[in-house]
Amino acid sequence: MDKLHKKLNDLIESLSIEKQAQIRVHLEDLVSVHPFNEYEYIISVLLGMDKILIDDYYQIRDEYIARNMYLYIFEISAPRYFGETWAQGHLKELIPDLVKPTKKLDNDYSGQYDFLLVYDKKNIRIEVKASRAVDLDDHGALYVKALASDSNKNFWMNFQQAKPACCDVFVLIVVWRDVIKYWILSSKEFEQNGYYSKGQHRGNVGEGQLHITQDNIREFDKYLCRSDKLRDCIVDAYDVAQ
DNA sequence: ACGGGAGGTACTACAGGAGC
DNA sequence: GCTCCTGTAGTACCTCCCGT
Repeated sequence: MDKLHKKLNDLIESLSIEKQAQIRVHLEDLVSVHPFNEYEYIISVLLGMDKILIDDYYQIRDEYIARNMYLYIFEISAPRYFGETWAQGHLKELIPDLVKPTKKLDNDYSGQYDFLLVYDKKNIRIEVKASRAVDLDDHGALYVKALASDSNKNFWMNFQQAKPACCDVFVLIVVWRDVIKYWILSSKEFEQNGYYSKGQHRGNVGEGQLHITQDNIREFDKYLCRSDKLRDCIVDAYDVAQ
């Protein structure tokens, strides 16, 4: 929102003093009800004053959408829907080979991991964890706190209730408002990571959380994987751990 | 069809350690 | 002793899914 806000503010400031005052007065008392809002108002006024043309409006709109391609993901308010339905569905679209485990495929299966990837007659057990980058110092709604990947604001991602003993490979999906990144770690790398803390839920043994902040996120660059190489990265992480 | 348990992430209280 | 910071251990909230 910051860039759009600045762009519109710059446009207002390039108007005559009288016109600027006119807009500011209205903005102070502006009453908004969805879908009408401050941004719709400013853009409409700028168009009406011939400060911008319709093509300028399209450009502003397109640039905003490109910067906020994944903002809708922050509007998912139910944690479970985000983690299970969205994240797993998203990964399945990227790797069609993934299969939902069943007792028939893995006799020991009882919901302890999310996907199986059958590779070279081996069953790779995959756990999917997802988190969204939000402003740690803001206490508003998720979609208001959503951060862009180039933001320098404080954030905290907590990959929780991870059970390294129950899977072979972790796929961590990290969502910013403009980009989605993927980290692939073997369960060993996950468990031995310095930021992994053991214990959660009444001392549930073997269950922990991984804390990622702006201070340590660069250390996970080595686990980054392109969206079209995820299958290969999973196989590599599995092989290395064997 | 429905109720309740399971399970996902978001969020927070609090303990303990470091620095002053 | 006080304050701040960090990590742990939960609770909150909500949806899915299984058993009846």
